[in-house]
Amino acid sequence: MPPVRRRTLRDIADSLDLSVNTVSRALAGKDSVSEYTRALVRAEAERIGYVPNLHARSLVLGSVMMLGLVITNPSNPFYAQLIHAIELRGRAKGYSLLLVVSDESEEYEARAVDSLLRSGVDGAIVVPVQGETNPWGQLHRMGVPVVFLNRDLPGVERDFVGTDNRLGARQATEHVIARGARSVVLMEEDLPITTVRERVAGFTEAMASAGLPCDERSVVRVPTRRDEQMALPWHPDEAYAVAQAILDRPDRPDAVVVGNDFYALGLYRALAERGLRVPDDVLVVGFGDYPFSEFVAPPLSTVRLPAEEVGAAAVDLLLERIVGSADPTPLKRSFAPTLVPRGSTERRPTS
Amino acid sequence: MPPVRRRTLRDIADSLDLSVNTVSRALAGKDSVSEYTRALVRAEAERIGYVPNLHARSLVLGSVMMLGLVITNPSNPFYAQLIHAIELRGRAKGYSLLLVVSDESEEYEARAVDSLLRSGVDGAIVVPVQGETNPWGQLHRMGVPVVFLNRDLPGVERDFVGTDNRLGARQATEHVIARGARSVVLMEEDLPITTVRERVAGFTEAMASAGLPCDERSVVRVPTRRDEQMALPWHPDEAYAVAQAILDRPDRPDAVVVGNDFYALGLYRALAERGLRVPDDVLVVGFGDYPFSEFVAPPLSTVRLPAEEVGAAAVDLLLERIVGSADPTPLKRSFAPTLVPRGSTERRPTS
DNA sequence: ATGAAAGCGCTAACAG
DNA sequence: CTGTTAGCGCTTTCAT
Repeated sequence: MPPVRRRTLRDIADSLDLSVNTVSRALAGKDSVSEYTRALVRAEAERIGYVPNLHARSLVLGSVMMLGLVITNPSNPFYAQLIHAIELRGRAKGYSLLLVVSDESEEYEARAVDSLLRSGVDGAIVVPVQGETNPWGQLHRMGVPVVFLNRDLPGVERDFVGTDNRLGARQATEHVIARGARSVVLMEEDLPITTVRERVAGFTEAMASAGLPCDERSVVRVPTRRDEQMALPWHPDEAYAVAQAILDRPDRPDAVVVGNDFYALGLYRALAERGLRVPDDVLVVGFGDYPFSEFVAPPLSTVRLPAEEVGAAAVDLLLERIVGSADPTPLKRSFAPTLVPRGSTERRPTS
Repeated sequence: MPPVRRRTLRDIADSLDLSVNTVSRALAGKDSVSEYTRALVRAEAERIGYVPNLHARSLVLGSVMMLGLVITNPSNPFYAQLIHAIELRGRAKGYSLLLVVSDESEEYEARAVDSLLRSGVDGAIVVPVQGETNPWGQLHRMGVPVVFLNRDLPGVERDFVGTDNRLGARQATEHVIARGARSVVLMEEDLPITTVRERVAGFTEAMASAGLPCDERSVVRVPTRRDEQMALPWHPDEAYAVAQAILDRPDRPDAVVVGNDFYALGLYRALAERGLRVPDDVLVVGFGDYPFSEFVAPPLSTVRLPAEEVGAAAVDLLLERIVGSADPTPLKRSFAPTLVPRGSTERRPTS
């Protein structure tokens, strides 16, 4: 059975003996079409299974009703949630989603720009790789609004929607300090990205406020493999190795804050191997509240990220830019995360 | 600074005093253009930052170089991996990805069809919701090839690429039996989908082959919340509740196979609360090999799914259909998963 | 080797 | 209210 040729306005017009134009207007819901004709057209369109051709429309209207979403890695649970939230909100507003994965690679990122440009998306939501280059200015210059997601590009005046990582890290750090920690270490990704920088700042602040020592040994970096097509953004393995080093220090910390929940898994293992107990010997706080975090043993206290809000806000802001009515001053929105205290920082009854 | 108007072939043609046509051919790499002219055109295109308009091209060519990907939930780690693999392979072949999230909802799924049709994707890779309706036949009828991903639609003659769930479940079950289990329970999703059915079949087979009893109490269903926009596909909470019931049976099983690794988390908790140890008292095998599975305590034995292969194969098959040269007989490809034995089924040295 | 003309499907502007 | 004309940017005949 040969595929049914795609129907066009022409088909409807012919069989109803109308002009293409009238059919177009009838379907578009414009007035200046008699209700009778409109009904006729609608019925016929329905009958033959007419589906409008977006490309033809976009050619004349200049809008495709399509947003670009550029993500570094969909296997990052937070990004998975963001994809979900953004697709949902975009669709609710009538927009489709063109997804591009940059894999933390600047090369792919540059191609992504090209890809978005060709397909003429109306706007783009982008988690920038934050390498040496910033290819996103080009998109913007071509009249395609760009909203940065989660990671901001410092010194770049552009719209941004993300999480207040600084606040999150501060909350986490203050939490363990309130639980009696005196020697706290922060385990962070070694990517040169704003999220990390902010968390380090938040950590440092909290330590300073509490009058606790905080030097270069207080922040340790877990090597992140960039430019490798890794299924997982950060591997607990790497965190495990780093955790071992920390725990074997003569001045072993009594609390560890980690930059993402995956790291906590590696840390847990290193702790278990040394017979160290959580939270009795070492308090642990994660970042991200990934789906598994509540169910590890002990349940991981962590900072929950407002994925729904961030995703929806990014879409909303982008759409405002697309409509173009609003003040063009770049907007920076950070949503507050929430500390979720669980067993890994729970004060046990001293029985 | 007003956005730069998008450049067209016309722009290049004008400034070089050529016809649009020649410019088109020069850029398209056709012969019948002098090398000199071609170089000139290329340089000018580069200079003014020309980017081809995909919509215009698609209008005449009928191809957009775009694939649709319809996923039920990106927060499912397996689907996240598939998105990654598919985007990668698609891009390598020059295709962009239009992502639609169906959220396990038949309504959204129906709209997805419409969305894909409008945007005129060249083909679609689809995880079907498998409800009462099958809207995908329509796409196919309109000449848009569809490849089902992960879940097959029984009785529907269409291309399919996925995992051999039956084999996976058999491997998992045989594994615990080989480790001495005599009373095995399978915890499964309660969705009426082929993946679940296959796993139940594999489980049943393995039990039968070993001469072990397998009745309706051997397979328990974990309620799945459909039609709710849940960040997580299956919540360990639900599994936890079900696990409690199983473990409190007078004839408590000595091994549990779960349909996905998230369930194992809930099961672990129920076990821990009862003072039951893994693997000593109960063996546990998961399904999916999610990123956390290696790092829970004890490390979870699980069935690793070949996401890269499945994703790539789905793209390849779809592209074959798009080119349309191949035999149109529906192809069903299932890739073998791999059992990854870990601590949760490890025979401890009897010291 | 290059140009002119036609048309992909649709919408906007202008007539009637 | 409806039809005609024109054009979005590109590619494919068909000429030259």
